[in-house]
Amino acid sequence: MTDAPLDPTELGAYFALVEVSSLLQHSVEQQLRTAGLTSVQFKMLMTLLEAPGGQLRMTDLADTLVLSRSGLTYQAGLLENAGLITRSPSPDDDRSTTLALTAAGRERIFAVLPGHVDVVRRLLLDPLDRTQLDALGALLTRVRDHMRAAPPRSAAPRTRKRADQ
Amino acid sequence: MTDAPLDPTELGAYFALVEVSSLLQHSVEQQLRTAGLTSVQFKMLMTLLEAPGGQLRMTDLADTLVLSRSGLTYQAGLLENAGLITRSPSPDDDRSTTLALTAAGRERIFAVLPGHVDVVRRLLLDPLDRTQLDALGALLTRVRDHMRAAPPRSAAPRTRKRADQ
DNA sequence: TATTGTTATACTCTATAACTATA
DNA sequence: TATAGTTATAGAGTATAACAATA
Repeated sequence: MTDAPLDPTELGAYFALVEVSSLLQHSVEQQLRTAGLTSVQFKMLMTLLEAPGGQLRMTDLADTLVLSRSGLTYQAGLLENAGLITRSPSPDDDRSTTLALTAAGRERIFAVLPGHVDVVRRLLLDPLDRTQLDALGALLTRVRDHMRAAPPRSAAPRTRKRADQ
Repeated sequence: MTDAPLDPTELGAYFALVEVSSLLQHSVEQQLRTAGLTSVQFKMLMTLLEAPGGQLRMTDLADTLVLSRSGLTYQAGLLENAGLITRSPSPDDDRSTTLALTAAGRERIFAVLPGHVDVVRRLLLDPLDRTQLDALGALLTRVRDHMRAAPPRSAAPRTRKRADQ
């Protein structure tokens, strides 16, 4: 509702965020390619690794990764063909598909992780001391929680029922 | 060189950064589309707007946006066809192409900016008070400067002269 | 010989809409 | 009727390599 333009402090924080994340993303992408993974695929594997039981439903993963369902289906197909994950019907809800890491998937992650961590450390972590790192983490976590408070992507209606677009 | 895995603090900051930037990117992209711009195109226009004289060389813009030269050529072509920028040979170096904002380009930016600012404010700025915003900006600027200290993308050799790799 | 930019090409990825099946 | 996922489709975007021109 506020219509005022951003002041220099706001602009600075915003632009720095955009620049930092795109530089980091680019370097990370380059490193992951040596292991035959894109960053989206890496995120999928990592998210599964962290999930309880190493399993996750399609929709939940799509929301976490900010990806469309069909986009996730495509990527899941690639990872399944590569033998890194499995897709199986969920036990409790027959509409759902549950993704699970395979042993090969786990191995792949652990194979990439050192190089990945190296890039993240070199670009993002090295220039900050412990206190600054704590602060950055706290601030970004606060922002993320705020962003996540909005309804996720999958909650959007898929069939239009209103005339007002 | 450090081979240790990331500790929870490091992981937290890293993951929060990735998540925040992809959520923000997604919302921004959606808003910009209402004005017929992608985020890359918006960044190009904004960078030109901020540049001294509203002009910039291709290579400099490619480095700033972390984009390949050919990718930038493609996007510059789109913006030129849309009448938002002009491309002309640089006065001092005949190899270079200088991009410049047109009046229509400036108008387009100012037309999108309020909605854009609104998204940024709502997602990124609102959950932070002044002190926190200052801190976030300072931290990210520090990281960015560190990242930018490395040689830019365009400095990479384009013809391989060594047998190694 | 190095640098700037363009082009040709091929490919990856993503989203929209339609469709099926289950709750 | 709403939700979960897949598929078909089509388009947009990116990079690599080869090329032309200038420094």
